[in-house]
Amino acid sequence: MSKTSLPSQSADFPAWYGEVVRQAGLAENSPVRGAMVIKPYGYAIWEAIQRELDDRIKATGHENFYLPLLVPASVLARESELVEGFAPEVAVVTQAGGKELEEPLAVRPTSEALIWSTYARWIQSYRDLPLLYNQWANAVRWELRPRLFLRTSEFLWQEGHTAHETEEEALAETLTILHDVYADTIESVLAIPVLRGRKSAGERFPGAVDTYTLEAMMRDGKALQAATSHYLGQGFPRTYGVRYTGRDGSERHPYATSWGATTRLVGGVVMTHGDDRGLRLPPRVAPQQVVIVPIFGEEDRPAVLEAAAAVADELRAAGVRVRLDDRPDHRPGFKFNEWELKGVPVRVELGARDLASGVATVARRDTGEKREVPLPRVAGAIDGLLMHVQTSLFDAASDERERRTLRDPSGYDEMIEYLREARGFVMAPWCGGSECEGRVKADSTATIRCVPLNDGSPPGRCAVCGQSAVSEAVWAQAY
RNA sequence: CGGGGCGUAGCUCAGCCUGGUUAGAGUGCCGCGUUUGGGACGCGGAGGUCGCCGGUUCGAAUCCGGCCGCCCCGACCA
Repeated sequence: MSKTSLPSQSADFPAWYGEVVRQAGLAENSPVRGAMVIKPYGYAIWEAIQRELDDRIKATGHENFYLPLLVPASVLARESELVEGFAPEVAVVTQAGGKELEEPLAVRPTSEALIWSTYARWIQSYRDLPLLYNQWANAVRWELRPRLFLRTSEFLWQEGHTAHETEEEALAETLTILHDVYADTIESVLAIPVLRGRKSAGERFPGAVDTYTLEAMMRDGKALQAATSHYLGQGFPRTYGVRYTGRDGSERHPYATSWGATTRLVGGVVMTHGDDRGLRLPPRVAPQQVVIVPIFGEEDRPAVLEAAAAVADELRAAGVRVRLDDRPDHRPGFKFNEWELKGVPVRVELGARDLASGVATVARRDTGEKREVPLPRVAGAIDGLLMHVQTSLFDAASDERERRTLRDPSGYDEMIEYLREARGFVMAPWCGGSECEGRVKADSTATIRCVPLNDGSPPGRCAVCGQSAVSEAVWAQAY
């Protein structure tokens, strides 16, 4: 662990991000440009996210399966929109077994092509529907500007691919995933507030009829697409020849969805909650929820360690993920800083001074607040404190997003200036035209992140062209 | 691909402009000792094809040419 301190978020947010990811031990660069080594601490956060998502995916009726990494280039090429959308980012294997392959194999940038060419064999009857499958996998997209977790050339994710009898059912599936799987995990577990909405035509997934998205605001005012759920219509089933016999005996194509969430979410946790001292992990994803730092000299060492171990056992028995940091080669101050960098939500300090008065000193990472708790009540107090930290991180992030959301800007110039400086989100009426979307992008580099769902507000006039608006839209600089 | 910057110890970097003993610092690492309530200290030690290739020169980390790689900003994107 280096002693070097972090750059401040306000001075250089990208530098802060890179340093905190490295110094906290989440990940580092690998020999392959854009591909990262995920270290145990970072992987533990991903595992927590995986567990939570997987539980919800299964609770909503889905099963896991697995399809291979390599896809024959010709299979991928059959879907023209997919090809146009991904062609430049696809890595291709041309050699294997010591010789040139007859047909190049694409490393999947996403699995729709292989999935639907497989589903063609699995779906024969309306009785085979719905097909509700998900896979945990990796994918490769040769991005031009990789960043740890946010955009790596290889990333880990889950991708769900479902087939349905009717459009209504497929649309309902798309929204169930958006709300009950993604938004619930991201808000209640990762404590990241999200806007739920639809993508504009220009931002849609290649081949999708509609793309639903969750958009989160990072601490630098930029938007992060946290997860997406696509209604694919019948495009992929048609392209890959998926036909079945319907209830009336006629030949039909199923309606499709696909949806994914990636290791990017780890970066989202870092950039939503982190501060100048390092990570601030929500308790529900923290690999360690509590760290106990014993403070001892030569004589009181056995007594202090014994008391610390007792507290650790009690917390562990209560289901708390706790670590007793009894390393003899570091002093307490070093440990405080290190665990703050790593974002452990609660720290318990226990020294001779505390023991003498029968207390432990409990410090929360999110606010820095310290208080003394009588030893018999430590476990109970911490249980409540962890829940409190979880909600207060979410509330703080929500407040921050509200504070940085400019609603109904007074004029186009104000809107553009706000967007150009990445001060946050702009929520304003939009006519729905791609010309207006393009003009804002040209003037500010910001894009429409989403058209919010359940937007009951009267549309008013488009903030760009002044024509009558069809909806509100949220604009921002994006990751 | 356009614009900027950088390749010297595990990491961060100084040295280069103005060529010249054995290439330095901080941090990290190993050993011993003293320490331990906000990043301890002392002593000892290990660790380098100075990105690569070529050129200039008596002599190159340093000057010249080419190549490779990386980082940041934009276009692309989960």
